[in-house]
Amino acid sequence: MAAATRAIASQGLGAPTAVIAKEAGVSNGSLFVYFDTKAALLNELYVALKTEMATTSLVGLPSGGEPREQMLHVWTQWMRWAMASPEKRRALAQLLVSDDITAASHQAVNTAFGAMADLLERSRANGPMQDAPLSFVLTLTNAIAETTIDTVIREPADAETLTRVAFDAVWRIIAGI
Amino acid sequence: MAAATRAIASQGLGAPTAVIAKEAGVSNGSLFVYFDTKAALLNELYVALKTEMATTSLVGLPSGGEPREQMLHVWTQWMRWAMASPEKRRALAQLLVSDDITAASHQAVNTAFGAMADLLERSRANGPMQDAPLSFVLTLTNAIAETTIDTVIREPADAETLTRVAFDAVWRIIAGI
Amino acid sequence: MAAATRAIASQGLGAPTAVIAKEAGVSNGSLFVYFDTKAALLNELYVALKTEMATTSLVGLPSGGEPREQMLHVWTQWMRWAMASPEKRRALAQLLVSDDITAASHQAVNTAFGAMADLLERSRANGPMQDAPLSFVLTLTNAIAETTIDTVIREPADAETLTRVAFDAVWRIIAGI
Amino acid sequence: MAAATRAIASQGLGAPTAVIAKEAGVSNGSLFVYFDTKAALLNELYVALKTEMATTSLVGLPSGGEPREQMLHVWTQWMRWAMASPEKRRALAQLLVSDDITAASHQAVNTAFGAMADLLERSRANGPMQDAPLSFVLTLTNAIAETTIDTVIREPADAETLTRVAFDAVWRIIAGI
DNA sequence: GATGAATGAGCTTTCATTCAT
DNA sequence: AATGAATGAAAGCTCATTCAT
Repeated sequence: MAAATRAIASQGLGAPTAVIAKEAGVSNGSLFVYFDTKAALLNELYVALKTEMATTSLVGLPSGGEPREQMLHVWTQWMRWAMASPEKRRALAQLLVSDDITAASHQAVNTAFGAMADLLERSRANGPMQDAPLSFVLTLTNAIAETTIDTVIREPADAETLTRVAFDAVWRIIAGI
Repeated sequence: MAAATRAIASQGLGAPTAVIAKEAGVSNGSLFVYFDTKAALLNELYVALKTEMATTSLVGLPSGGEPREQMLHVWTQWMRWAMASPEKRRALAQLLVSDDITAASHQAVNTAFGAMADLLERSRANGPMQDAPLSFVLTLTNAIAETTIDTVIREPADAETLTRVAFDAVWRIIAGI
Repeated sequence: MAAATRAIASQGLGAPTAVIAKEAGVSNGSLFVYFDTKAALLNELYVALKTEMATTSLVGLPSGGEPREQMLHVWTQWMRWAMASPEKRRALAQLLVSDDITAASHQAVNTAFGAMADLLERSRANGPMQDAPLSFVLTLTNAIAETTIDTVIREPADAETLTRVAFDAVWRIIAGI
Repeated sequence: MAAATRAIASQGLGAPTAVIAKEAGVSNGSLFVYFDTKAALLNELYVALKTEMATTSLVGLPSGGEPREQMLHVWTQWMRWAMASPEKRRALAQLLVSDDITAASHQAVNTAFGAMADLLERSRANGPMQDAPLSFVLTLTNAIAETTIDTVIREPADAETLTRVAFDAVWRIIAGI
């Protein structure tokens, strides 16, 4: 998994399985003992990274707090995770656009984002997005996060400010204030 | 160009040049009479599609109007173009993440988006994003547009509503109201 | 012919016919109006260059002189031609090893070398090579000339000396003195 | 290596890698497991053949003998090797003029020819070629050998005689007698 | 289970040659 | 006669996957 992350981060989705295997310190053939196909590996990696991202972002969520406070907490940890794991982030960016990622994998990820969806649901109550499909709101939030992360990675100097500005934007979208 | 759009939309960036050529009704070799490499073809297609998108969105811009009114005009046409050209839109989504797209191509596209950047600059004046890098605001707007388009393509029934909701969100982000 | 010489000298036998045509300032297709195939062009060029070389070397041959004197005359002009026409020489070196050169072309060249063969015949009379096939003696002389030319082109400083040393060697081979 | 020799001898340097692989009884792709590129294969073959030729020619060299005796020994074995391995000889003739052969390969070959160069150096002492560059003498000897081999292969009947006549010629060139 | 050599389908690119204009 | 766009066969090389050991 870690080897695949590194290989894909540096070489893209076209990274040969041979490279991934060598990076992992195992033989060429061993890779296929654990993954039936390259696509299977990619799917597993996708789910693992996305899940890790969601889990990390949701850890320590103040259970009784206000939605905004909770959302800020999640957002901050989300950004922190991305900043701390540029390779995972880069690999994820590639995986996001791969044709090999199956609907099942997307579904699995959605599950991991369940808690975040709940939070979004609570956050948008009475807001301007209350009637939109929740999946749309989730995707939108995600897109803004990705964009912010990309920008922040490119110019880490303004990380703090930009992260805050972006959060305000998200909140304005969802809650309308 | 059209053939490449179709081929890439249906088979992804990995679409063989032979398929593109056949789709265009010319021979394998003829393709390389007009494009030195496959990468050159992809770049040209990228610039063409992006430019078409920008141009179409900006056409008939009410020159003297309010920023919000102008922005809405652009947004509407942007969505309409995307809805009307699902294949171009799908091809573009693939090209956006291709490693083959050169900095020069991105630059060429930026030029085509100049008018839109201007509009954004005026729109955000005195708003909450007035101090963020303009490129960030542009990228953000773009990301929201892409997300909206993706959703709308998947569920065309709610197109009208969703398009409007999304625009309001964008405006809230930029202008803060 | 001149264009082909330049193209082959710089790009080798693999020089595309398109390059030769452009070098000649004519269109792609025009080349095939005058030469049925690329091989035909190569053959014609081979014969032309070899013939020019032989003719130039034999020009002004002192008719009544001693064989050695005549041979030296030929040798000197041969070297001079090669030094003065490095591109022709380089093209010729390539053509010499081409599979495309037909037996007919080799025959045609042999004819052009008739006078030189005569001279060699007279030169070797009573010498140690009097019983060897004349064609062998001719080929041998040629090989030594080519080697000398190649060396001289690589280090033009010692041209005079080397040319003389090589001639003495040739004469020693043929006449035995 | 043997397969490449056969393929190149019969089809020239343009012999497809697919043909070489099939000749070797392995698959297309396997060839590239052992040779990074076709050029790498050619280089390796060139060095192998040249080295074999040098080694074979130098084997059993009478250590204490006269230069002429030693030279004759080498010459005889050289010719014998060439006669016995017409395919290797033919492949070598092609490789000699290939642009793909690197300077490193030529260097490697030169090393293998070191003993022969030594022998030539001793042979030409006090002779008419004592002041010429040794490399020129070596190249010249080589050229005469190649020419002789070519002729002998074409007319094997006179092999013995021609080989002897050619050796005398070489010796006359080098030692002057 | 682990290995890594072997595989061969598949891809991009080149170029001699043709032929309608 | 001259043109040059069109052609398509052919070539080198890559890589996911298999399988005997």
